Amino acid sequence: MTDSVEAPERSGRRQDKRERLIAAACQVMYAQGVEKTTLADIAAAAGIPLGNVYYYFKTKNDLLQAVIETHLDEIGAMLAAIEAAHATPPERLKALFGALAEQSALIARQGCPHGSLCLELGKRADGPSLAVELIRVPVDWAERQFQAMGIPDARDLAIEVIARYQGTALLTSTFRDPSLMEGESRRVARWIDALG
Amino acid sequence: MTDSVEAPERSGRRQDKRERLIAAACQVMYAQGVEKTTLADIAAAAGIPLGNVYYYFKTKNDLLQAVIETHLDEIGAMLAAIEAAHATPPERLKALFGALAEQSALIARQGCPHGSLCLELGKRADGPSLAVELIRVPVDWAERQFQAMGIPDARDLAIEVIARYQGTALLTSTFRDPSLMEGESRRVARWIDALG
DNA sequence: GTCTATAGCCAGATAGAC
DNA sequence: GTCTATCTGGCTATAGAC
Repeated sequence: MTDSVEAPERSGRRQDKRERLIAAACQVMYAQGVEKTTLADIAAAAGIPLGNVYYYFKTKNDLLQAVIETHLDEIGAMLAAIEAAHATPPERLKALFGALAEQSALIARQGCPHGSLCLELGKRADGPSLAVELIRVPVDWAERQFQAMGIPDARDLAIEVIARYQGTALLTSTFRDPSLMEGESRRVARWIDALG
Repeated sequence: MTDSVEAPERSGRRQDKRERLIAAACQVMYAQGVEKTTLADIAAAAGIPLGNVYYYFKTKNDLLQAVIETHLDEIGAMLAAIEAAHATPPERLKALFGALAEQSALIARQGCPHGSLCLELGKRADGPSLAVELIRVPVDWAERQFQAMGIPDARDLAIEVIARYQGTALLTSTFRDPSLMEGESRRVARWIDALG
């Protein structure tokens, strides 16, 4: 929108197809798992012929990298929105868990998208991947909040709060029961209140 | 050993090959993930020719079911051993987490085998699978321990203790850091002591 | 830039000799 | 019961017309 005035439609369209491919890849890989998802699945979901995928991404792995980066961008945006909407660290921490718990219906069906990716990519020979950041970024953010509260073992608490989210997400999807996520959100809120 | 005296070697060998196949499938599927593991991988790990696999299991999915049942048997054996070794519910709960934390090195490399299976199989179209039991059995067991302690919301605490294990396992494998698992074990032990 | 057709490979599963 | 050879299909990736 703030780009060059020249050919906004053509460049816009080109970006559009690329974005559609990434969005479709996010959805389908999340729903089916990375290994089980074929490029034909993604192309079909994006409404793009299979062969054309390779104009935008040289390999399936390149597309996967773009998917991870998109997730990272979304996490960054969510944390920024929470900081803008809530002034104090305890409120921010509760807001983080609340925002995640709001997706309880989705989590019950498909699990946490970031946890799924980390577990699946952790089993690859590729070695450590960008996916680690999907967990590290929220942990670091939570650590800064606990530090701001003057809590000494802020890192441990940050690990614990994200682990409780990831573990509850796994049980929520295993049992297909969204209420687990919501119950844990209230429980974590009380825990944080008790710390302050 | 307590079977018929007739042909103990032949029947023993037959069972042996089947057991070797299942054991190899457990290891390889845990290390690589179910989808990425081929029957050729498993056959090679068991030292058995590919075509012979189909004498023991009609399909890859049949072999997967046997793998899940093996994990369930191991869980049952572990819980029984804990009950035999520890008399009181708090000790038993701490022993459960301790036993899981003892595998921190393995978890750091490959995650929790049961959580991995549930997350991967939860994404299948097959519908709810036996894998759910891998989580339900320990949750039910923990619930009975909390009930025996006279705690009113025993189910919630059981969910929480297993979720904390699963979440910590996911972070432990993501960060490749066994100390996370060990730290959480101590933390959970203090939490349980505070409940009694 | 876009799309069709297909190469090349590897998976699950089977046939049938031994 | 055991194993080799192979069928069939689906996947990633490419070639090349438009």
